[in-house]
Amino acid sequence: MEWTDETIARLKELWAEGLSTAEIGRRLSITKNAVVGKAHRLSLPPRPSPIRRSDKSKAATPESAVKAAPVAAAPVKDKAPQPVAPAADTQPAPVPAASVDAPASKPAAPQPKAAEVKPAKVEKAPAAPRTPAKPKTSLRSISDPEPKKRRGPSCCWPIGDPGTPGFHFCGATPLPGKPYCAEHAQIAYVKLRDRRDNVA
DNA sequence: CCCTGATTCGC
DNA sequence: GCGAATCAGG
Repeated sequence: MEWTDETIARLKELWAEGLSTAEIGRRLSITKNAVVGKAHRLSLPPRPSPIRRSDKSKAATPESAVKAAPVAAAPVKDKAPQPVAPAADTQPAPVPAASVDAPASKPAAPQPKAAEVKPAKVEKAPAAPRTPAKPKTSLRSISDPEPKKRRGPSCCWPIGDPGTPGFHFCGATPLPGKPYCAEHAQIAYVKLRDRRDNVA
């Protein structure tokens, strides 16, 4: 693995984002071992490790034992409060369709870097990571049992490239019964009559 | 078994 | 310096 400033920066970013080592590895197309190893060498802030290898460097040192004193020796309850974000896994989903409900609020993912096309491990990793994700989508947009404060339907015509900072949806008021505004509906629904000379 | 991160150690 | 192997907990 060639650890360029680029890749190192990316590693740091993802690491700071709280992604698992394996996830980072998948994104960088390297193994989690590489990630962990590098992270260590970079002295990146360790994450709540599920294990703690037998702690050497303890027990001995009579000095500390003396200092510790058998009286009210504060137990080393190292319970470092780790508010690690439960972000866990962010899907590489290119187009967040859910944005239809939330127009122009959060157009882009927190990735201020250039768009990256991650080939991933196609041979073993399909588009979706192992997490079942949340099947709590859809079904609301049709019925919408709670029309309160509804920001109204918005044109979901994509502007820009998904995944890039500037990406967003049109957001204009769509035509009745259409997902797009008048402007983009024209483009979206090509009239058959006009298409004859438009399409080769 | 799957996952996780940490450490070890040959390269 | 690197990362696979290994360890170890959930």
